[in-house]
Amino acid sequence: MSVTIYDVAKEAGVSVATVSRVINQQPGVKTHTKQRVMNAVEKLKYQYNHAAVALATGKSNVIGLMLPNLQNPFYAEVAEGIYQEAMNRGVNVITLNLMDGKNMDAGLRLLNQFSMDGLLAMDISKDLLSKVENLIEHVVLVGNDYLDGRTTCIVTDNFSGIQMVMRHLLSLGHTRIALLSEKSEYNDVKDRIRAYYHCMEEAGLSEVRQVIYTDGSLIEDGEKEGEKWVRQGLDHTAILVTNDMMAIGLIKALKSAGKKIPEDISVAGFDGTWVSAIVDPPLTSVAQPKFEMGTSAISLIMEMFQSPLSTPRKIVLSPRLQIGGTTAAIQS
Amino acid sequence: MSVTIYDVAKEAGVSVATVSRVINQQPGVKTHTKQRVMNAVEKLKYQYNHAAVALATGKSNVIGLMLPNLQNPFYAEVAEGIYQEAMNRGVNVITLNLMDGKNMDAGLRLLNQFSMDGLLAMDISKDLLSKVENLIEHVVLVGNDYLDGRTTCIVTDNFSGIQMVMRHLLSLGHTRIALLSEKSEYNDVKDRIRAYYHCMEEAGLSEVRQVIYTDGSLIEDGEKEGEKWVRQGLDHTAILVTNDMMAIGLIKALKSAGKKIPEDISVAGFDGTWVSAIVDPPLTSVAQPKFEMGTSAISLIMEMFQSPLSTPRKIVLSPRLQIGGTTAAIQS
DNA sequence: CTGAAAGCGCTTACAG
DNA sequence: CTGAAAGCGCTTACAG
Repeated sequence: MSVTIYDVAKEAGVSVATVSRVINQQPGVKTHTKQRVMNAVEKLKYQYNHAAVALATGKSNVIGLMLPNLQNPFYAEVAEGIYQEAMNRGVNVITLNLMDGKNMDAGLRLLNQFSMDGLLAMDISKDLLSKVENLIEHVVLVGNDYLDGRTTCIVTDNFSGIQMVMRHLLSLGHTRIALLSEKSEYNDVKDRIRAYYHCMEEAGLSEVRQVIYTDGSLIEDGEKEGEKWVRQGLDHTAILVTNDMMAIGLIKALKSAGKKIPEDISVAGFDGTWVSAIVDPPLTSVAQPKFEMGTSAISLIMEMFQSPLSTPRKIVLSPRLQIGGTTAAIQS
Repeated sequence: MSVTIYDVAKEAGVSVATVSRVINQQPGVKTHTKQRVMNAVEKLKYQYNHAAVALATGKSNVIGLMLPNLQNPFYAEVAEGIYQEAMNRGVNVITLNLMDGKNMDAGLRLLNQFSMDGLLAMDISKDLLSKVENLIEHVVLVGNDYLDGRTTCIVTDNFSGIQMVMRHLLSLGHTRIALLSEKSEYNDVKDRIRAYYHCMEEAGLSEVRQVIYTDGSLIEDGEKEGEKWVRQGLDHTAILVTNDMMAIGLIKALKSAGKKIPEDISVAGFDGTWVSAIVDPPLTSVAQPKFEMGTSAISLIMEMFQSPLSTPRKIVLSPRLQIGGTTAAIQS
C-alpha cells in the first residue's frame, strides 16, 4: 500500500539502485537522472522506510537515553540539549526513564529489544553500566565521571566547581562549613568531596570539616537531612549541598524550624537548574552547562560512530558560580 | 556476525518458522520442541532484531511523543507517566521536543523518516496537527481538547477545575478576580475561560470580570504581566492563572513590586506541578492528574492500534484543588 | 553513470 | 504440530 523505491524507480524509468543513490545524496548520478527521480519522489510522495534501511545497513539511527527521572530539572535540561542536537542531526532518541530504579529491568529489556546505535546514560549504577556495555558498543556517560575511566564520558569540572563556591563561602567569613552529599561510586561525586576537603585544608579548617551523607538525592532527602541537622543541634554556619534539589529540601526544613536563610545559615547548591532561581531567596549554586552537555554528548557519540575511539575519552566542561540570596557574610 | 533465527533453528534442529513461533509465544508448539528452541536461544544468546521485525510486520513498536519543552514540569510529569507505561508494555517512545516551536521542522522531518505506530502530542499548533495527521494514522492529543473534536484526546476536566478554584476564591470573599490566560485555539483553554465567566456571572460579578491574555506561557510571560499589572495600577484582589509557571512569574513580579502574597493579593495557578510546592508560599493550584494522563495516553493509543476507533474519543480525568499559601481571605 | 541481483533477519500464509 | 518459501523495502558490491 505504501509507495516504495520500486514505484519511484518505475515512475522515473530507472533502477532502484539509482533511486537509492539519489535519496541518499550519493555523488555520481547525472543531474538529469537525479531530477527525474526527484520528480517521481515528489509526485508519488515517497516516504522512506526506516525499518528497511535499518535492516539493510545494520544501523538503526537511534540513540538511547537512560536517565533516572525527569523531575529533577538537571536531567530535563541536559535531555533538552540532547533532543535539540539529535534533531539537528536527524537522529532519533529513545528515552529510557528508569524512574529512580523502579524501571531498571524494563529499561534493559527495551535496550535489548531495540538495537540502538549508541547509548547516553546519566547516573546509572555501576552494575547497570556493565550490563549495558555488554549490549551496546557505544556508551557515553553524561554528567558522570566513572571511577575506573573505562567509559567515555562528558562531565563538568567538579573540582573547580566546588572550589568556586568554597572560596565564595570562605570569603564571606564562614569556617564551619559542612558538605551535604549523596553517596556514590562515581568519580564526579568523589571529586566534589575531594575538592571540599582540599579547600577546607587549604584554609586551615581541617578539624571542622564534615561530610554529611544522604540516602538519595531528591528534595525529600535534603529535607530529611535538614530536620536531622536541627534535631542534632549542629552549628555549621554554611552548608554546601551537591545538588539543587537537596538544597531546596534542606532550606525548606531549616525554614520551618525557624532558621533564617541566609542570616542564620548560608546554603549553596550545585547544578544551577532553573528552579534555583524561583525559590525564595534564589539559591546560590554552581551552574553546570547542562544544555551544552546534552548537545556535546550527541556530537561525541556520533563521532564515535564514525571512528571508534581507540581509548575512552573524557570531555570536561567548565562550571560557573551563580550567586543568589542564600549565602551571606557571617554574622558576628 | 550477530546470531539470527537461522542459527537458533539449526542449533535446535527445527525450522525458522518454529523458532519464530516460540519467540513470539504463539500457541501450538509442542512443549518438547519449545524447550529445545529455548535452550538454543539461551545458549547462543540470541537477540531479536527490531528492524527485521518492523519490516516484516509493518509495525515499528515505536510511539512518538511531541511536546513543547521539558522545562515546564507539567510536560515532564506527563512524559514520565508515558515512559512508565510504555516500558510496562514494552513499546519504545521517541521524544520529539519542539523547543517551543524552534524545532518544528526537524520534528516533522523525523516523524516522516521514522515510521511510528502512533503519536502522542501535547500543545501542538492546529497547523502542525493537521500536518501530523497526514503522516500518522493514530494521533492522540494529551492535555488538549481540540476545538473541532476530530482528534482523540485525553484531558482534565478544565471547566470543573476552574470552578473549584473560583469557588475557593469566592468563599474567601474575593470579588475582583482576574483571569490570566494564554491565548489558544484549544478548547481546553477556552473551557477555562468559559468556566471563569460562568462563575463570575453566577456570583453576580459579571461587570468586574476581566481576562488578561499573555503572549506565551512561560515564567517570563507571567512576570511580564505582573509588572504590567503593577504599572497599570489594577486593583484585583485575586488573580487566577492558567498555569503554574506563569503564576510563579507573576508572583515574582508582584513581590518585587512590594506586594505581599497573599495579604495584598491572592494568586492561584493551574497544573499542580511539583514546583508549586517549593515556592514560598506554596502555590494554590488546580492539580491535573499528570502522571495518570501519561499512562492513560499510552493505554489509549495502544487500544487504538488493536481496534481503530470508529469515531474520535475524548477521555476526561478529574482535577483536584490543591490549597497552598498564596490564597487567603480578603482583608477588609 | 546505471542496473540486476543478493542479502539484511524476520513473519506468515500455505501445505502437509 | 512443523517446514519451505515468499515477501517486507531497502543497500551495496559487482558488472558493464
